[in-house]
Amino acid sequence: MNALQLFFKESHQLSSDDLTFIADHFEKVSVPKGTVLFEQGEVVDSVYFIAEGVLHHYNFNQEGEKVTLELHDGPCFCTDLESFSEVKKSKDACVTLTDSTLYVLTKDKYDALINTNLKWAHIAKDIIAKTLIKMLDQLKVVSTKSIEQRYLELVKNKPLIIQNASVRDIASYLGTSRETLHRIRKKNIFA
Amino acid sequence: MNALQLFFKESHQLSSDDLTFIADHFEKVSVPKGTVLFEQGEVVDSVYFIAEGVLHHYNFNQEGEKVTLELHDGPCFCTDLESFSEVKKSKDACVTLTDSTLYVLTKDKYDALINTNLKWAHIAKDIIAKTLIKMLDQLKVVSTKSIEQRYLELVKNKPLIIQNASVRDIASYLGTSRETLHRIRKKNIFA
DNA sequence: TTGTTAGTGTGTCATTTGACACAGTTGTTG
DNA sequence: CAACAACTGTGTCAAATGACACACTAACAA
Repeated sequence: MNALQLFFKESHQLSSDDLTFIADHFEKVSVPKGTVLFEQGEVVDSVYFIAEGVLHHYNFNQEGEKVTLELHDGPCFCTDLESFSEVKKSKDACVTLTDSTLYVLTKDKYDALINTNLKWAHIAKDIIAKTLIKMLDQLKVVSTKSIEQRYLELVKNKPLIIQNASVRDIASYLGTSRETLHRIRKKNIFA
Repeated sequence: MNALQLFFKESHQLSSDDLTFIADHFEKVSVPKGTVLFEQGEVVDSVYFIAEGVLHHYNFNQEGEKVTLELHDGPCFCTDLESFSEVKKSKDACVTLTDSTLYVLTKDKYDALINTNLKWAHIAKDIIAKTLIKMLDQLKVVSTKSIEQRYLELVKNKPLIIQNASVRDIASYLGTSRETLHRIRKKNIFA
């Protein structure tokens, strides 16, 4: 069983036929560090399941500075939902920071899947709902915890992100400057 | 046609039979200022459509301070998705700050609705997806704009929130102290 | 009326932060 | 190798912020 099937099996009760059915819809690809999944101005026509790898999801603010929106660490799903589901040009870009293993689901196949029957429509809904719950929790974390607390949790829970993303990008992800993050790192160097 | 039906009609193509079908599932209630929709420790068993009214969605951090998660201004949906969809105790509370008109959908009726056919399952999915897109955008705004910019946009776009929420709660919503928000208000008093 | 509570306006002050500047390091390219 | 670009470490300094303190107001209960 591959990482994609394992993910589905753990979150939903699915038969082995169901798991085969899923595997038939996704295409497995291995890509090197630096691969662009999507870019600003493109319509994102796929959902990516990251089996393994660290990805940088970012855009540019009014001043033209790169702003990190998300640092993904598989296994998890990744796309620009607004671009994908409403067929709009994306405002963001997403690039691999490590060699990665991905499972790609195109919009055609996604539509076919969720129109097959109620079960798949509900699974899609549940995955989106779980993502929303995670984002709401993230918003809670951002508004209640300090930059330092969040950095230390990242070190603990997502070491691959710390190892593969630059200080600048991590600082941007945490909503601070690279100098301030440097001060935090220096202070916690023995921890 | 009521506010609920108008909301559904604008976001999805629905027949008048569909709109009647929806109205049969929701119950309209008018509640005074100070009404508790749900509280910490309760399982939230309904989705609320806010036709009119301002609501305060908050919880308490480790230090026991009230933290504002959201200030709702109808028309929009409101619930604790994690508590509602996974039947867990809520960590948050939600209270009306004005007299409000709500349409209530209980979990039983919600389940009946989304199991009726693919159409309703897709509509539920689309509403959740739109909420997710809105929250992702909110996270972008939080990480790219200053407190002052966000306050001024709130004044412009959501005057009812400014009029009905306390300075303390708005400051908490923006992620700052009431003193800092006061400085911003003083500076922009003529704008 | 008085007392009480919650919220707001405002000043002071220590701390934190961001902006800037610059040196050192690493990696890449010709 | 040399040149260059990108990133990181680090110091200085001005500005923004939070913490604290206290007066003032409004709402409400006794």
